[in-house]
Amino acid sequence: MSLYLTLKDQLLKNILEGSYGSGSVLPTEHELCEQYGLSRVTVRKALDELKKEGLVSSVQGQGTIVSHRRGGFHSSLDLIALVAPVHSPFFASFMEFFERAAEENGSLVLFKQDFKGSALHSDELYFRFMKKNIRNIVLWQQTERIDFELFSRLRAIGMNLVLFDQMYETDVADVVCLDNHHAVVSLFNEMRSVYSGKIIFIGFGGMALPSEVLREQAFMEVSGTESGIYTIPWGHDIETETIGLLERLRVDHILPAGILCCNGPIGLAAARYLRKHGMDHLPLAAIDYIPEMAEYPMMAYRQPMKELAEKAYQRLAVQNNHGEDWQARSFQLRGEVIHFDT
Amino acid sequence: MSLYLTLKDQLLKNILEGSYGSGSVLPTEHELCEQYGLSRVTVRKALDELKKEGLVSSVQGQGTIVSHRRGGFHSSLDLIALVAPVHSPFFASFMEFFERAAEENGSLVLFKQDFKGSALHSDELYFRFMKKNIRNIVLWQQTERIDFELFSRLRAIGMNLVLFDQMYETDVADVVCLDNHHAVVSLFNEMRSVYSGKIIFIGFGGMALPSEVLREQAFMEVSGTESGIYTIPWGHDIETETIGLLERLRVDHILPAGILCCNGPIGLAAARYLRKHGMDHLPLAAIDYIPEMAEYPMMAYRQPMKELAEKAYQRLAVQNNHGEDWQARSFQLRGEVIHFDT
DNA sequence: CTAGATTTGTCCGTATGTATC
DNA sequence: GGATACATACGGACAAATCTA
Repeated sequence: MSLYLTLKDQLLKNILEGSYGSGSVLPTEHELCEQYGLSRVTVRKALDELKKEGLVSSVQGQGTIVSHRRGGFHSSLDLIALVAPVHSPFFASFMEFFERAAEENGSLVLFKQDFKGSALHSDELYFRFMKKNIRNIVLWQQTERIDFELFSRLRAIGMNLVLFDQMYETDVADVVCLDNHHAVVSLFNEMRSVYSGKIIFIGFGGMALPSEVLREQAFMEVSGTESGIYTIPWGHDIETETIGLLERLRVDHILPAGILCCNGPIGLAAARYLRKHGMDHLPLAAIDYIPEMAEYPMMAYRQPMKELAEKAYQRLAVQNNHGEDWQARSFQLRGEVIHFDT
Repeated sequence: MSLYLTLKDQLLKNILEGSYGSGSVLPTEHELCEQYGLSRVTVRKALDELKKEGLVSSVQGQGTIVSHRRGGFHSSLDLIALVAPVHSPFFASFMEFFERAAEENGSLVLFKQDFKGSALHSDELYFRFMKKNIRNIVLWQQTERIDFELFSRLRAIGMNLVLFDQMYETDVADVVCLDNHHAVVSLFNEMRSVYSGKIIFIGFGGMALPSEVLREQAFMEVSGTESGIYTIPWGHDIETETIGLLERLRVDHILPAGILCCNGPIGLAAARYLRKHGMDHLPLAAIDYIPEMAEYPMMAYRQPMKELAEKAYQRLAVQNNHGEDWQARSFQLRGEVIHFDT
């Protein structure tokens, strides 16, 4: 590879890592010459490339600074990268709707597998996206920690971002997610209307999932107590952990109780457990709809996957088309309660 | 978009569709001017771009022709597109190993969802890949029909291709797949060594899957008869269809028999059926390993997913590095028989 | 072999819109 | 606001290579 391309890559890397500090002023051309042992022509050629791609801009007598866009980047929606844990059971549905929306508008969707949020903590992935001029990203991340500093830098140099299933609002990206509060409250009230006993919540421990936090909060709010929240560890086998938890609850006489599960697999595991132990009559509800649930007397909160996917695509289009006028927004979409009465 | 870029896209589209006939000679610059109502400068600029990217070449006094490489294309392995049915149960394992191999060598892997092979029949997808300069493709396709003409054109203009799980040999792509013959013969012989009765094969009807054809052939060969092959329709619910088939076989007194299943889900469905009807003692085997199989007395043929994935990546690297010297090869890798004795 | 037609390669000048100085 | 540079686009002219009659 030519010297100026190597330097260009290096500068891009530095920009993404935030090495150029708060003012975002690059070293002068002269300094770069000395640092990398290159002639001024080569340095200028590298900077020219970055300017062409809109990553930096330079003012005579002042220096070269990293771009600091706040709005959307007017590029093409040809290609969208969807960063997600591909094997999450609900990815299939989201993916299908998202891809359909994208293809109807002539966009190609490529997926980047993200094992448990690891992709989010590395600049490396975004460095590669920028190198390949992939500037439209939808992120479905399953960790609570997000490097907003990095996202801010990405936005500044011209990357369009949409976060899916994310609890924080931010001004660097649109956020599209389920109305978790509505989901929990709806299910709780439906259960309460047919059952006057204790209702407990089963979620994931360690607050690994952003939506989990919101669901727990909503449950505390609607139930008026913190005592009914139980968790299984995140990342382990859900079936095993749920059964283990329910067994302990039964021994401790916390069961019988109504059970509100924070997601589908937990709900299904609970349904099987209840049937096996003759506790079918207890009200059971879960966020997320899984076809197999129809075999059990339970409730599910179906996420509006189609609407979520279409909204995510639409916001990416807005960022592309409205450029500087774009302003980050957050969207909570509501699903619906489904009753399975067998 | 500028006129010359529009023309460039149009020409690329025509090239991929094979519109320029056998000789692959593009219209003259003058003809293109008339056809599209553009000046010669604009036409030449579009052609220049295509030349730069290696898609066409022109000789003074002769004309412009579409490139006709036969070897690999020396590009960068930065980005690899893996076209596959993402939700195939075995994709997860292949994907994981492939991505690991790729990341160890600094390549980024992006997935393109391919619903039942539809992506293969459209030039559109490859057109987009070329537009984005994505020139390394691994294809895991689940249909028997492949447009080798298209692949040949893709190879000619500089796309590197590896086919996974494919039965045909071709000189335009490397092929990496399971040694299907070895799989069927190994399982058959293991069953025969403990069971002297009739052994039947359950596969998919309609020959939808390339590997399916090979597995049926191998079974006919090793069993010495065509009569023991039964099929369920491809694309329907495997569990339901398998149970339906076995029920018919039981009524027709074809069961009891040893059962060799062409894939894992069929094997699991059969295992459940046999247990339910007290036929646990019948020998049962399946190609593909699924953890849940451990709960039943059966055999599985574990595909060498790691080796398959690494080989696929390695061949892509060969196509990149060896350029014109590369020659297409086909690789059949062997797995191993696993016994579950409960 | 030559002459002429064809086709690409390389100039020239002109004009416009945009971004930068 | 004027000057400059650059990318895009058009028209024309001629040179150089190639093919064909």
